[in-house]
Amino acid sequence: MAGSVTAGSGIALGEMRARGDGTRADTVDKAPPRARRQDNRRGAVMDAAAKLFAGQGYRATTIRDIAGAAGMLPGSVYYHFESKDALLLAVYREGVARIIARVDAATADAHDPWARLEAASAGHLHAILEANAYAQVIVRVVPGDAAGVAGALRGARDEYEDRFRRLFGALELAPGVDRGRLRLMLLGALNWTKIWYRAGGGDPGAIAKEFVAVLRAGAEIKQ
Amino acid sequence: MAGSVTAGSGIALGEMRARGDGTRADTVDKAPPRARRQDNRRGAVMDAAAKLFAGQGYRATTIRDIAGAAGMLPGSVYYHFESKDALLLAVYREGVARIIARVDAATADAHDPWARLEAASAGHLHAILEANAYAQVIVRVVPGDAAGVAGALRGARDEYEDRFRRLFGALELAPGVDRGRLRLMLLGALNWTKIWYRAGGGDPGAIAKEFVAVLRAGAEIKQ
DNA sequence: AACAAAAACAAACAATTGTTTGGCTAACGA
DNA sequence: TCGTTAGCCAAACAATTGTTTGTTTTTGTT
Repeated sequence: MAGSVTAGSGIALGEMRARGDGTRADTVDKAPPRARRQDNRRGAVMDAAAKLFAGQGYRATTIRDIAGAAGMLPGSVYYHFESKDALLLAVYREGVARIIARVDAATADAHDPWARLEAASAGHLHAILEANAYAQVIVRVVPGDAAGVAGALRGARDEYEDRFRRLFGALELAPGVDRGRLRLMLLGALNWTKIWYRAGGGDPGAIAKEFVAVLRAGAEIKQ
Repeated sequence: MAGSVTAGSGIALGEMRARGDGTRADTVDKAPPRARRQDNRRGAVMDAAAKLFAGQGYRATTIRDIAGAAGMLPGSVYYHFESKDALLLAVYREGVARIIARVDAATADAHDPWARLEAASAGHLHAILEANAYAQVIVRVVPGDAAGVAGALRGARDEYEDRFRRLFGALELAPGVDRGRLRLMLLGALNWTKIWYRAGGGDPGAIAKEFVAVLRAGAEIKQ
């Protein structure tokens, strides 16, 4: 499930330079856009990059590291991606897509707002701690690390955080409790786990449950 | 107060190579250790490094950046520090020393455990958000960024976190609440503010107060 | 079988990196 | 006033960085 990216997933910034895209409407009767080859290793490059970015950070990871892990030469990476920044953006967006999918799936069969938040938090933690190198990139790489695509990275992250904005919007909170602050408090606590969490040291789901429980007991409206 | 480091403060790893330190006990009657000159700019190097490390991260900051900001040439930095890693360690330790001083001062005149925690949190946030570039390095730089001194960095950070360990030890919590988890939850929420906080967007002290209030309402023992 | 596109190789490029070396200069103790 | 040396400059070093270029191999289509 956490396997390689499917060959055509997502529209990356540095899309296929060989494609040229000179397909004009008036040049009829030309060869139809050739189907992609099956052994396209774009996914392998992204997988390797995701693992390395998540593990050592963006700047500490070199194109040679990535190429080596993907089993190709440094220059070959540039057939698939326009630049290192563009590769990061593609990985980052894939990470956002994956964690969104996971959180959406987790919240699907819960209706109580607090239960939904708990499920989402558990899914979030599981993704960034264990399951998914792509998701880990989101919390490891700070947008400022890649000046060229910083804005795009922030945009992608915001798209994800909107999920939590909506979840918090459904909560019934005691008067005087700031919804936005509460959200940032939880997300901060969750994301910081990557600093101290060590594999095998307690279930991510249990940690998320504990955090949400404290939040709920502290901010829910009493009746 | 947030000014430059005093010339002799702290024992850095890359201490004065020119010093030689060949002062053996049996070589009596030798010249006494010469006093430092007044125009030593070691502090200026650390100040510049702290600002840059805090702003762009460790790996994105070059020795040339630091030297330029300190008004000297790249090679001159190596008169004061053995390596870039050693410079980071010195800055990091200074950051720990400063934030410890601030938190200790903040908690000095409070006796109620929850009030002490609130004061400490406010001091912590103020340090990492506004006051002190050195303190910001602690939350910006992850120990793994500098492989050579990673252990030392973790040690320094642990020394600081002990302060909070002690503060949480004094709290009276509802049964079933994990003290350690609660600490990590608060520190995570506090440290993550550096991601979303923008200067002028609310008082750090108020944010800390809110976080602790939620924590207290959620985890304090009911009586 | 023949052709063209896709995907990779092989080898370099220029720029930047952390670091070293030797020499100059001004401050300080004598 | 004189010698020492702390503090910095000037200039380079070797290694690594992201990236480019031309060529070769592989693959799918006709």
